[in-house]
This record gives sequence, C-alpha cells and structure tokens, in this order.
Amino acid sequence: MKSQTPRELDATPDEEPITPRAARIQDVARLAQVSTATVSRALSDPARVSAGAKARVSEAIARLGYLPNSAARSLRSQKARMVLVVLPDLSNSFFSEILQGIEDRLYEAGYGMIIGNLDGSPQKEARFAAFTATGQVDGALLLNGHLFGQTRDGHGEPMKTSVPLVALCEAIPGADIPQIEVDNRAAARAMTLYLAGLGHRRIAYVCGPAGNVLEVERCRGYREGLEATQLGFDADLVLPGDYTLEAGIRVGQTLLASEVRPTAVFCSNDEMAIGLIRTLAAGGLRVPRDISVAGFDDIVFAAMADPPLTTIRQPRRELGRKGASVILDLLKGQGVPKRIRLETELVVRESTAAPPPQG
Amino acid sequence: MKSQTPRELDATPDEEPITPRAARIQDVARLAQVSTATVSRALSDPARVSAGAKARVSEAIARLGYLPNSAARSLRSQKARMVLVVLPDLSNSFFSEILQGIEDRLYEAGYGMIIGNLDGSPQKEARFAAFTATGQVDGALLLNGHLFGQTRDGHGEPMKTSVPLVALCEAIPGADIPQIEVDNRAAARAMTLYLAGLGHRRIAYVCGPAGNVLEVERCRGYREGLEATQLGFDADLVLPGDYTLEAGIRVGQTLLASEVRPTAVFCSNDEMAIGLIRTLAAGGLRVPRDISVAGFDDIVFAAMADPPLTTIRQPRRELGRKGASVILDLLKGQGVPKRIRLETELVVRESTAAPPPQG
DNA sequence: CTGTTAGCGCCTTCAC
DNA sequence: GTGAAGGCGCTAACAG
Repeated sequence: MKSQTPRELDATPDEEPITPRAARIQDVARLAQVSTATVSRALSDPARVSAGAKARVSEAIARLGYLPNSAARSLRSQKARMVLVVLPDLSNSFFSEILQGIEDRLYEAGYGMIIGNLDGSPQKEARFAAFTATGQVDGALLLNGHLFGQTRDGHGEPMKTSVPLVALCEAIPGADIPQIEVDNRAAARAMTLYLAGLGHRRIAYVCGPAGNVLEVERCRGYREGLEATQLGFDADLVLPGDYTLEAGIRVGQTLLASEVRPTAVFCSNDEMAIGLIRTLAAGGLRVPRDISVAGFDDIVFAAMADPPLTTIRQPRRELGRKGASVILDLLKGQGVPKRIRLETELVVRESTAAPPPQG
Repeated sequence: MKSQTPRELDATPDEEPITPRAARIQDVARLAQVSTATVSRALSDPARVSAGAKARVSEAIARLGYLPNSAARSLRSQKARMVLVVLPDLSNSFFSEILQGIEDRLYEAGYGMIIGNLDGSPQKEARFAAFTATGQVDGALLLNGHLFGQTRDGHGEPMKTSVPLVALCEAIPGADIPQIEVDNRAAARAMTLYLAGLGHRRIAYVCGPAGNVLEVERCRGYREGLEATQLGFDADLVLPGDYTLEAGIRVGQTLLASEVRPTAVFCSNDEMAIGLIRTLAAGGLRVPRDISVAGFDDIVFAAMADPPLTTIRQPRRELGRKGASVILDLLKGQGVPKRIRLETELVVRESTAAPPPQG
C-alpha cells in the first residue's frame, strides 16, 4: 500500500508526542473520515462538498488547529501569495507611509509583503531579484526607479523576470511596466507659479539627486513654471541637493554666506526644506519675512516646522494602495492601465509670503 | 519508467518554448551529465563532489540561469529562510529605522523579512500568527509589546507558536522569550535628573499610551528621578499622551491655557515633544527661556526642531540588528541571553535650559 | 459528490 | 564519489 506513510506506521495512539507536529491534511481527513481531496475542496471550493462532509471537516480542522502548509501549497500551485517591495530607503518616512498603503491592500487580498531595502547597496538588488526567480514572490513593486539589473540612469541590460513588475512613485523610463505616480511636473509647476504669484522674482530650486527621474520631472516643472511667468530660467538659481536633511542644511549655509539671495527657495522635498528653514533661522534670517521656503511631499513633520512648511501633498497611502491593487490585478491576469496618476495638492502654510519690499 | 516525467516526454528539442519555464535541477543534471543528487550536493556541499562534476555543474547552472525553487526547498527542508516582523505602525520613523537594522542583518544571513503591520487593527494579528503556523516564516520579531493572541495588557491566552519569538524594543511581561531593548527606566531617570540639575522644580511628564510597557518604564524612571532629587512625585504634573504629534499639540494647548505652568516638560517621545514645542512657540512662549522641553528617542527631526530638541538617543539600527541576530541564533539552535540591554545617550540640545528666575 | 493518484522541485538516505 | 528513489504536504486531474 504505497500511500501508507511511515508517519502513520509509527504513530503511537493515545500518547501525546514529544513534539506535537503541526496537523497535516491527512490528519484532518482521517478525523473527518473523508479523503484528503475532500478536505482540500472543503477549503477551496466548499460548494462542491456535501453539508455533512463539510461539517465534519470543519470540526476536524478546528479540533486539530489545522492550517495548510504554505510551502506545499506554493509548490503545488506555483503561487506564493507574496509580493516583494523594493525600495531605496526604508527609514525615509515618505516611503514608509507608502509601504503602509501597500501592506494594507495586500493584506486585504490575503497576500504578504516582503521588503527589499536597498539602503545604498546596489548589490543587494541581485538577491531581491532572485526572490522573483525562485518563486518566493508572485510579483514586485519597484519604488527604486529602475528595473532589476539596470542602473538608475538606465544603463545595463534589464533582467527579464517571470513575474509582474510595477513601478511606484518613480516612473522607470523605457520600462514596459505599469507606472503609478503623481504628476510631479505639474505639481512643481504649480508651486513655482504660486511663488511667482506672491511676487517673487528670484526663485531658487534645490535639486534632488542627479539622474533621479522624480528630480528630472520636478525640475522641469520648476522650469516650466518660470517660463510661463516670463521670469525665465536661471541656472545659477538651481542649487544641488540629494533629498537629505543635510543637503538642506548645506544649502542654508551657502545662502547665508551669499551676497545676493533668492527671495524664495523651492526645495524638491520636505526634508531639505526643513533642514534649510532650520539653518536659515539659526543664521538669523526670518522665514518667510526675509525669505520664503517651500517643500514637496508634505511629510508629517512639514506642519511642525517653524514656520509650518508650504508644500505639495502627495497621497502616499493611496499611492501604496493603488500600487498594490495594480499588481494584484496583474496577478489575477486582469489588464491594468499603463500609467496611473494621482492628484497632488498645494498646501499653503506659513513658510511662504510675499518677498520683502527691497527684494 | 516511473521517474520519467511528462515534461521530459513532450520536450521539443532545439526549439525555444513559448514560455521558457524556469530551469529545474533536472535540467541542470541532464546538461551536466550527472544525477540531480550531484547537482544538489554541488550546491550544498561542494567538498563531496569531484572537481570535474563540480565544474560541469557550475557551467550548466550558469548556462541555464538555474536558481533552486524556494517552495520545493522549504517543503523539503521545513525551513523558509524568512522572518516575520510584527509592528504597530510602519509609518512611525522610530520603527522604520529599527526595521532597517533588522533587514540589514537578516540579509547578511540570507534571510528575508516579511512585514506584519498591525496599524491599529488587532485582528490583523491572527493572520500574522498564521505565518508562523503555516511554515512561511521560521521565526518572528515582536515589536508590538505582546504575544500572539494576547492583548496589550497581558489578557488572553498567549498562543503557542512552533517557531522562536523575540521581543524587540518593548519587553513582554511574563513572556518567556528573549527581550532586547534599552533601559527605558534608567534613561528617563537620567533625563529627569538632568532637568532637576538645571534647577527645575516643576517638571511635568507627558505619558505614552496607557498600558504600554515602554510607558510604564519611562514613567517609573521619571518618578524615580524626582524622588532621588527630593522633588517628589506630583500626579498633577503627569499629562496624558499617546506618542503622537497631536498629543503634543493638545498638551501645548492645555499648558498655554494654564495659570501655573511647569518650567520643564519631559515628553516620553520626540513626536510629542516636537508637537509641544511647536504649539508653545505658536502661543508665544519661548523655549527654553520660558519653558524647557525634552523628548525621548532622538528621531531624525529632533535636531531640526526649533529649538533643537534635548532628548534620549536610542541606538535604533543597532537594536534592529541585535534583534535579528538573536533570532538567527535561535534558529541555529544556539542559546541566547534572556535579556539584552543597549545603551542610551542623553543628547543635550537647545530646548532645555535653567528655569526663568521667577519660576 | 467523493476517492485515488500523480506529481509540484528538491534533498537525502541508501546502496553501490 | 555517484545514482536511484522516496517523500516533504498539498491540489488537480481523473474516475467512479
């Protein structure tokens, strides 16, 4: 009798085993007096099982505390019910709120979330890519602006993966995968127009890291805004940055030391704006009386800056949920839009005002 | 011939399949002209394989881009090489920096990290607990202050899990699992003593959420500090809070409306301290001239508050790494210490000073 | 409606 | 040093 397993043979009835192994489908089947197939069906497609059998199976499952082994299930079904999220920096609160949205949506769908945090070590990526190749995940959400095996600026042969990929927050140029983001360019343009509308004529811009797609979009929006108001673009007003607090501090120091200062500074994210405000204040400049500062993202601490920061709100949680929804649709085999854009909102607080008279 | 699989029969040689299925160990074996056992050994224990076979296997693996299927591996080995991290709030930057440390260490060890974000829905926990029961993870790191199936205040029968558990950052009273944290009580005591040493005699304390173990420890430290300096504990100086920015804002509003104010306020975390400083400043009080404010945690934005916040630094990343190390040791079957305490540091910035003369 | 059976892909005795 | 073969736990045919 081939299907007789050793485990059944050496079972010692009426005696608590030393290590109570988790119940298997066999155990449930035996207790419910049905075959394993019926147990399996009772779980996956209850309609196909008679009421009596169903009841006995439920009872047995409850008694044994049975939970199907996930490795066996994955092996058999070739699905892991797990999604990988690749991101550049887990500790960045911007990303972690997006993660919340992702986790939330995946949870609803019964999926789990594995985190791949690049954390400045591009070589970690290979292992994360392997998750997709070994079948540990059914799909991946890319928040890092490039495909597996590709560098940020698009060099290198992108690795073909067998699972669906979705780009979230940062479009991946040239990649033929769904993209979900806000319209960074339009938002940056709106902010620039708002500052110009306040009367500013020297509006500086603090960049994100070079080569970053977000950065390119936001900078272009800034430029378009300037051009739309006849102010014109002046390369000297573009200050280097990298999205860190420290970059904001450095820009602040530079500005404090300058003879001629812009009357408004648009930072391409809130961290830099907060670092900048802080440094300007410490150096004796009053924001917004002497100089206006604006950010981008509306992180939680933006409202806590002194003065509270004018910025662009991104629907972070919604972005995360949307990203998860798209990949779930893809996993269901449904078609999805190539590109989804969520709305941003210009949040005016107290860090921006009309320029000083002599400015 | 029983081992002849259908796949081998319908293979169409010299023709690219429509869907290039991932290579299996069989494919490698065939190409390298060895058995699957040899391939497996070449990967897991190369010493047992002859040089020639090893070379052919490597070559075949490279040619086929073979990566072992993880579900099959998990099923066979009963290990998932995956750790679950349960935490109350993913978007809290305090946790996300700990996560970074965890991920980092797990990565080094070849493990992956699954996130279970409770996010205010305690019922999510059951599914996360199931990850441990279905074999999807080999262990779990608990940052949420209680065991599976238990409420925060220790009610309810804690669920027995078959995998190792480790409590990180917040001890779980009564649980017989390793605990890793800082000495919250000693740190709170030190901060209280520091404020008293500055000359403050009315030192208020803003609580965390009731029932929270961290909170209990920090509050006790505050109390001990007061008693050690003969100031004595005054329940009226304990203000309710819940670790959110909003709580800090509420406390600020209360204080602004009060007749008699404390000269120093020790907040049990930085978020609240930042909300408080902001509200006080908006209400016309100058920190620290009129009132000193201190926090706990030293989150990134603590240094960006206006004025920069005096606080307690926790080695967050190190806490994460340590937690991961402990669970990895447990998975290796090694013994681990029951309790690990990491050092904190009192970081004096500009939000604290001697009390005003008339205070 | 239900049971039997054959693997999913891998690792690991066991035999040579 | 190497190969043959069984089975980890489950589900999806295929019969009945």
